[in-house]
Amino acid sequence: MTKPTESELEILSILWELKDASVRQVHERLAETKETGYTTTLKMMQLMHAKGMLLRDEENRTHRYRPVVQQGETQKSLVKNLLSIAFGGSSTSLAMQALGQEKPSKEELKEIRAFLDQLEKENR
Amino acid sequence: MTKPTESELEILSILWELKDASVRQVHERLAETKETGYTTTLKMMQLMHAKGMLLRDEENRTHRYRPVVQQGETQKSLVKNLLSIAFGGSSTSLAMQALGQEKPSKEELKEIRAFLDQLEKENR
DNA sequence: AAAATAGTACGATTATTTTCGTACTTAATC
DNA sequence: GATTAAGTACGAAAATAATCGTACTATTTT
Repeated sequence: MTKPTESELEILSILWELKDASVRQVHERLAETKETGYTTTLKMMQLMHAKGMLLRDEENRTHRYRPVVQQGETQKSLVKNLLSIAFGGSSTSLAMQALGQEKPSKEELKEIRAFLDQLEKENR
Repeated sequence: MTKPTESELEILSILWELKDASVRQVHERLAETKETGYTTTLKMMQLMHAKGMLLRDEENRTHRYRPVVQQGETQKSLVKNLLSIAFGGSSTSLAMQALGQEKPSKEELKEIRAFLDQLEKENR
């Protein structure tokens, strides 16, 4: 799948959360943080549909859209891209950069440590 | 500083590595992975210079360029952006996504664990 | 049933990014 | 010293992304 643009990602994020939504719903969420017209959101979503990024249920007059690719897959390819393009492939420095930015809670720390243990185990 | 585009990042990456380079040098590196003309690279770098992203030493006929922003700063803002736009702000999941992608070595694991300890310490 | 409201479709415009040809200049080579 | 090679400058085209107005249609409200 082709890499989503910044604006497309904003829409995808909302859809991942809502699972499935109308243009109106997406637009209202978008408009909370961004100055934008309804038809712009509409066109955007139509385009994404035409590109095969969104599925569309046309059953009712108010169409409902949902993402074709799941969040995890997209995250994976975005990270892969960022890794190679800005971190010289070093996942360690990317991870630390991220963690330093938004400090994990105690529970999350635990989760990450468990994840590391897992990696280490696999590694032999 | 304004967010670099994808192509600008490719050039920045090369310059971060080489510290300082001519258009020719950058172009040759670029051409290894990408089909692109010399004047395209040239124009790109001229534009980046005009935008204030690159410094230029015009002492000699063959100009030498170097980045204004250091890699760390750019990484920071890219991660910040990615975090909010695709990971709902969860640095933990971004970190795990990255580490799962490119498995860290034993030394790196150690480094990350130390980093986590440090975070935890600060956190009380 | 008329008017207002809430939708979709889509062409056209604007903005941004990327690419490249051409002109010109300086240095190296024959 | 003439030709070739290696540079820079830059306008303009092509490609891509984002925005929005207008036309049209279906549904609700009055």
